[in-house]
Amino acid sequence: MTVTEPHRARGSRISPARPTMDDVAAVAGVSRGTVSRFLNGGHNVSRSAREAVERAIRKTGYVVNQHARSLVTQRAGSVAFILSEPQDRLFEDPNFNNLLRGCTQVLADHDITLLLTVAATDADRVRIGRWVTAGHVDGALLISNHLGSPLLGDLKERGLPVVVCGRPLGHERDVSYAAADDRDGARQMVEYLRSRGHRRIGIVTGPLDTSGGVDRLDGYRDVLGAADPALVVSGDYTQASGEAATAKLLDQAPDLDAIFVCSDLMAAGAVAALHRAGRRVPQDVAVGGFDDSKVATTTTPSLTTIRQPWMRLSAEMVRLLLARVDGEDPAAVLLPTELVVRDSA
Amino acid sequence: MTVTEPHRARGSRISPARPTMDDVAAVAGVSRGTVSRFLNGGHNVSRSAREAVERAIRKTGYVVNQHARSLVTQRAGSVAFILSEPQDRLFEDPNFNNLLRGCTQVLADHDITLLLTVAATDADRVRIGRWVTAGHVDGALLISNHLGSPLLGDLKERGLPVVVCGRPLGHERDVSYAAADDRDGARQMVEYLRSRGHRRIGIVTGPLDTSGGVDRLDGYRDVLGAADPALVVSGDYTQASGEAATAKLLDQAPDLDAIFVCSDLMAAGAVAALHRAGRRVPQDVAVGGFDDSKVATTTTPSLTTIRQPWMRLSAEMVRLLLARVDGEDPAAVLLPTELVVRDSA
DNA sequence: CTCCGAACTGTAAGCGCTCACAACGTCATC
DNA sequence: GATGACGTTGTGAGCGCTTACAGTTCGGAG
Repeated sequence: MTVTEPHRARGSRISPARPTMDDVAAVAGVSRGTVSRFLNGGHNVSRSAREAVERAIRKTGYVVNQHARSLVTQRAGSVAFILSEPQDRLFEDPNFNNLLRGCTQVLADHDITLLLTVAATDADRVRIGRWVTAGHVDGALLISNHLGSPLLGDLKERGLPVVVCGRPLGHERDVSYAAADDRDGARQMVEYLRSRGHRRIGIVTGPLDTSGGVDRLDGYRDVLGAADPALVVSGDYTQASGEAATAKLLDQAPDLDAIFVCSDLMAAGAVAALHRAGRRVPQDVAVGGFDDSKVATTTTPSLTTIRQPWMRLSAEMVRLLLARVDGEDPAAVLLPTELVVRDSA
Repeated sequence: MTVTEPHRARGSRISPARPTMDDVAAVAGVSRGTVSRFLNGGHNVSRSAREAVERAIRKTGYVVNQHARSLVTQRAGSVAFILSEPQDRLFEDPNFNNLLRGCTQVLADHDITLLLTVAATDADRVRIGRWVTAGHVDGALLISNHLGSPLLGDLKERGLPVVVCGRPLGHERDVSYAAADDRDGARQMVEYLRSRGHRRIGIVTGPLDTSGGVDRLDGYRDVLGAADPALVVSGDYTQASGEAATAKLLDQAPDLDAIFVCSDLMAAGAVAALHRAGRRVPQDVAVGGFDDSKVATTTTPSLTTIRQPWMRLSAEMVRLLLARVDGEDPAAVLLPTELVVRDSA
């Protein structure tokens, strides 16, 4: 066990007292108030003052102290993006990526920074709950909320503006949320499978403690009624679980001719499992996915799936959150989903 | 395009003025100072006062205002974990995951929150630079620093404590960093391949603007000298790039009998490319990976690779960062790597 | 009974900023 | 020349907290 220390430079101690607004004001030859006005839009600041302040800021290397500002404005200028998932799922599931990208972008337009925190364990959730309510952020985007997770209740109770992605089971009435119309998407897919002549249609659901899990199953049942229970198996959105669930399905109902798999990642696993079992896709068994993520196009055959409007979902979440921050009442938005036909069904 | 609004509850406007320390003090019948002392360790607080304050806090639902606290302590209680990568890589590469998990955990022991920010674009980098230096965090962990990226220089210049993961090319002397001994790891792998009788050993390097990229190539050259340039191809750590690079390698040097692929993910791509080209692994071409990530065990055949000490790396990064925050000089740590023999070589 | 130190508690001075307010020209208007 | 309006500026009062510092109390030693 060698730990070497290549260097230990002679060193510049940290920041020799960082400049404040008073320093800038002194250098510019104006008052603190003028500097502040300049920083906050520059209204009612004369041209000469403005230029002097600009020079002074450059000269001193001044950066606003956000704590001092937040203390008086009562605004943090950032929101939390809370991923309440075991960490490996975060890194496997491309949907988080889409959402993250979208929200970052939309928030940036408002000059608000997004802070991603991963709440993988219960201890994490407690720490994050405390951190978030200590005023660090103006609000929180809760991604992937599971039934029974105490985080949502905690945050809501403390009065923190929250927007949930997906229907927040048990909190539909008092928490803002944006969701894709999972139920309708599922209906579209199952109806499409039926229209192609399939009659024994299995389903690999998502986790049934999330709205995506239950709503897609409901959509399936809307079309098929309370189908043969042997045709229903649950997964957790990972590829491995899709593979395992499909194997189980084949075992319970060897005569099935189509499977609606509630995420593309699981569908990729399903295709692998079917392949292994010697069933051709789509000739022997058709496969329908959900999400229209990248994997839908890279899988062989490419996946017929349901497109989720990630970008609009992100935009709506941010809009709803900022509305809540401004004191508006909770509201909900449901966005349409769309069937995308490819080769697997 | 239907956007429906399922509900718009009558509602509770935001927090009716959240309680301050004075409120707690009043309820508890003590002074603000006592409440503060209680909150900060509870030294010199009598048992009765402590209990009264505890009750008052529970009753009022008081949560400390972090901005006010930070304003006086000059500490934010959080550090940034800056991923300076296009976002898709973030979600593909399991190494980030390991590092994130490790750092979160170690920081949690110090009751410090980790804030993940993704700096995918140059605009992001500017915004994050500003945000980070505005006092939001006490320091930053810079992951995956590329040569020529201005972020590191920016942060350093502003006096923000920074620790880089991997050798910060061009800043080795004045910035703290923790790195695995990439060069030695590469040497171990190439020597192992030679010891197994391989003589035409190709290499798929990482990006050559990162220390991991150049150091592993240097290690390869330490053993083999300035080898045939046809045996050297670069990738970007993604699976797809490993596949492409290997195809190119096979084209340039069809007689090679081993490939050192500088990440497991790329190695998985290499195995696929070899398979497609009709070469057996390891009988026709041996493959060595790097990282010992999960994919090393799931690939068929499982990958002989170099283990990186992620947990220790995380711990050292955090230690170095906290040291810098405390005003210590920059320092560097180099951690040993280890050969893990499996089936691919 | 006095005195001293230890344990505890209250007080007040900020941390760096924003924002209402008052004060100041300066100009056009009466 | 007095008046008011307006653009510009400085001033000061906090935002909610920490932390010296200065009491205060109380027990035990002298």
